[in-house]
Amino acid sequence: MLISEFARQAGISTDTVRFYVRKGLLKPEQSVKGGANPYQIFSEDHLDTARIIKLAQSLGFTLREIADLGEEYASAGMSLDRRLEIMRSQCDRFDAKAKQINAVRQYMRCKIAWMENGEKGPEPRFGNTACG
Amino acid sequence: MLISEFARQAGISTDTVRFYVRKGLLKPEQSVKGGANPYQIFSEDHLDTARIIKLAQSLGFTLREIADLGEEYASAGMSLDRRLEIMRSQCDRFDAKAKQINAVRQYMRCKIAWMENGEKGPEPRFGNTACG
DNA sequence: GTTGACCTTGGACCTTGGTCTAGGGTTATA
DNA sequence: TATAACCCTAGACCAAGGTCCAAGGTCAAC
Repeated sequence: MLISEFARQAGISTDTVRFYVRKGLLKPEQSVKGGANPYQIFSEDHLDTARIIKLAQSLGFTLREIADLGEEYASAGMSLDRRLEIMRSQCDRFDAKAKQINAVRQYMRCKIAWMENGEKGPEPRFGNTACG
Repeated sequence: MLISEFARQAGISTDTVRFYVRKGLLKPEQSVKGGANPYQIFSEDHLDTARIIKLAQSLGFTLREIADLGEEYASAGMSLDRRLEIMRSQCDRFDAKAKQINAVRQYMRCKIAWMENGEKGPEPRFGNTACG
């Protein structure tokens, strides 16, 4: 599909799509159409990538990190083992993120319980992970 | 404590602390010292706030969102019920974030399994949450 | 062959989240 | 009472992540 259709389906602007292409986050095919400035062709795979970019971004990864992470997509010539290694280390980063967020959630649940209980005793602090 | 000590303990620069104060994320007390430009006094509570700001930020919340979320800290005059309500809605936002990240983790684990299995069958897509 | 809807590049501009510098006041210690 | 080591404000500057034209090429349909 062409850029505007892709942008529509991905829920981002064509400007942003071009920005991502410049940054190496998306690597569209080149169409034979368009003469000296060939049109860019996007696929379902690219839509998948766009979804992950949006999510990773909303989780606080920078575009630079996402692009590095997206090496996966530039991995056509890599061995399966190498690609697996990359995927596993990416996975680790998301796991670390999950740990962070769960720490915050635990703290908040803990604080809510303290409030529900009439704010008796010391206010839970984020420092103490063990607040139950 | 004064700003430089606070900044040191919080692991951020004094410039950033002042920036956060301007943005309403931190609300230090005013010292009697300092004449026309009174010194700012920070407490353990503020350190706790700083820790949460850093974490929330690393999870992709904007400072604006964190400040709104931090209404809690400006809640001295609010009823317990109102504060509980705010805390619960904050908690919901973190829960939503946790769901997002778990979706990504599931996708990645799924993809790794597919690769470990020799990339047989269709490549898992992020769209399909059910990929086991 | 012209009209409208696309596409391209290039560069200016905006917001967010800081960082840095200048200029000046305050405090503690000697 | 002078000096170092703080504190304050105000404003310029920076990088990231976009956003918004302008100028021009292409395509499909009439």
